[in-house]
Amino acid sequence: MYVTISHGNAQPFAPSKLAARKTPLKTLKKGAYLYFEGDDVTHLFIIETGVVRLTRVLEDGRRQVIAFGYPGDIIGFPAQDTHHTDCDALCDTKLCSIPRKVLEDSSADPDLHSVLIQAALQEISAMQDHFMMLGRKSAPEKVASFLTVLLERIGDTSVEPQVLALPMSRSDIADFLGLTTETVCRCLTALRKAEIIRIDGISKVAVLDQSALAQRADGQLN
Amino acid sequence: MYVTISHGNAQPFAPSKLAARKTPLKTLKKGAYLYFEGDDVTHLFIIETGVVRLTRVLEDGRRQVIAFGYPGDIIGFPAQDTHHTDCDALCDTKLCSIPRKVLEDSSADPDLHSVLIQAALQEISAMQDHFMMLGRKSAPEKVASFLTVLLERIGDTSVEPQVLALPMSRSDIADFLGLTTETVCRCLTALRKAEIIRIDGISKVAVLDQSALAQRADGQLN
DNA sequence: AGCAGTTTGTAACGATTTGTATCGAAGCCA
DNA sequence: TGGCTTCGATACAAATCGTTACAAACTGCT
Repeated sequence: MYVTISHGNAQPFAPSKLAARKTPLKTLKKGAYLYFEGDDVTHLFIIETGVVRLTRVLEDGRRQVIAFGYPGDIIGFPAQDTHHTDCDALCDTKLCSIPRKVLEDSSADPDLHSVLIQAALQEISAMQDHFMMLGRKSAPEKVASFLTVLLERIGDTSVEPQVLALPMSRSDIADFLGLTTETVCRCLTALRKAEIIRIDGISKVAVLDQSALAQRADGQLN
Repeated sequence: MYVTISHGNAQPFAPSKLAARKTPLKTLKKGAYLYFEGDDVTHLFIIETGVVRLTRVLEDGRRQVIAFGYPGDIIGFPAQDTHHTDCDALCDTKLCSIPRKVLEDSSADPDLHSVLIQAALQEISAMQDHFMMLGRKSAPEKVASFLTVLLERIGDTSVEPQVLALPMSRSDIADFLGLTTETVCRCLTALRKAEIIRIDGISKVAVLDQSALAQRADGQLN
């Protein structure tokens, strides 16, 4: 749900649990839109595989990436009857559809209903974290935080060093963090020169020193 | 609910509706804390009168005001078992307590349950708006947005010019918008010199030109 | 493989925002 | 009332971040 990547809400919605409900599976090609701002909300979606991007745009073109949706995340929570963000896929993505009424009427499917509620609450909490990031952290801290959060969320702890795939562009990261692409680049370069990360091609980052990264995320250094 | 002032969720929870349920009423003196970060979440609260402040603090002291809670707002939504913000009163405040289980178990009080869900969803939507503000708006735009939103939320349309009470300090506003107190002062002064607002003492602002204010909030003017 | 278009990286410059210092006004307590 | 403390306003210096410009790398296409 307009999930900031900060705290995915993956745990409670194991794919198996949903599969057991035979929820219809939907496929989204890279670059395809799931919905636009203003579209009616008929379904919520659970990401099964892939990554989506939730964005909002100002009249003058300024853009804010609200969240990246990773597997397990629930997106499309309605406040009124229409979506308030655009949603498109950063890579090929599969998702389950859940009729909206499950969220608002608990009688149909109480278990799924409470799972959705819990996801919405998680979402609120994650967004609060993101407030602190947007409002009070410096550019280097934001970039370090971003990588840290991504690592917690999708890092593969079985390999060393941990390698992160970055399916989003630099400008997506910039619009997520409230920076420009150049600043994102500079901060990544600084982390590379400090030998905290290694940049493996354009969409892959290896985290060499996880604790140093975490320190910079909280401003304990520099 | 950690309500950004952007879109209060007042409408659905008319005080009368709650009064009819004989929810216990709680009183909070100015400056008193309702809860702290880390406290167990046992209840949600609906603001009846007054204004509260939800804050979060970094180890090094940097502070982010997550939201101001105005009458009709619901605060205290739990993500895990503990609160993730501090909450204190900016002026004497009255609020209704709602046991937490009403949110998570729909069987006890289905109507109130769905009201809470709706509030949580509104909250998510309001926070998304705030993302755009924190991430992409300039300091003058932020201050103009703040006043505009406050005007929509609590403005008294029956009088002209509209007078806003500001129960929060300049540094509260700064920490809400991701600015410093100095910048907030400077932006307010600029609005005053442009004769868009009049500053009536320290905690009262008269909005002289609402449409000019709205324009500056969206960056259509300086 | 080669070309064109897009995205990313780097650097220099400049604007906005912040920090520091100072002063004044308002609230508080004896 | 007087002195103390807190908060807000203003000015100037400093730093961060954004803008511009251009080169390099990558992608998709033929």
